[in-house]
Amino acid sequence: MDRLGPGPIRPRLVAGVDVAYAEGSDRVAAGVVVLDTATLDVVEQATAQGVATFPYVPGLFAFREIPVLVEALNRLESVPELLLCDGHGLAHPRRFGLACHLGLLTGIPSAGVAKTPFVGRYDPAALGSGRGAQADLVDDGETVGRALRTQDGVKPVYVSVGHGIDLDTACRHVLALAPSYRLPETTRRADRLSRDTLLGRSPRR
DNA sequence: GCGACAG
DNA sequence: ATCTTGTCGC
Repeated sequence: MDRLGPGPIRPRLVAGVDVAYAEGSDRVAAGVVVLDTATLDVVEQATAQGVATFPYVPGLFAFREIPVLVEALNRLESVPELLLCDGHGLAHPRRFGLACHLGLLTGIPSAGVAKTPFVGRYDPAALGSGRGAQADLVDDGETVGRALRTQDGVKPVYVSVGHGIDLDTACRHVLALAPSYRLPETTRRADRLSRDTLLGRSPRR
């Protein structure tokens, strides 16, 4: 009997999470934005600020972002059906990147959407140039994620499973959430929210 | 040993 | 991640 399904097929609420860093100080700010997948409208937002307690070390990235991100996530009133993180999930040296941590910690299905590859390679020739083109990311013989082109002629994003969702389903949602730009709206919104919060600006829309 | 290395 | 000038294209 399948105890592990494909994950959320038609999620209504998807959340994007991101963290912004100050240059001179060690201040950090997290932003979580919940979108309605039907309209891509913002349903809810939550933020948290703090101090970076862990340095940026490739491979240990999650330990740097998790504290402030979890704080922001705990302030959420709604319960998103999917969490999209800025970074990798399974596509990690130890097969456990940020998206895996956040999914397990919150119990919410999650996936990672990274702007640059970390581990794993794909055949550029196997990736079409149009929106929707995909090519598996393979590392040490295993498929750890997928390069996904979200816009015609634009660099692909790198999607990998976090928790409670399969790769195909994750890619479908990422593509649907990126109708106009390379990055999904969840990521773009969370990025702006975290930055505005860090800089003390009034959140833009 | 050397280079590479999510954000 | 953040900084940062000009440049290309719709």
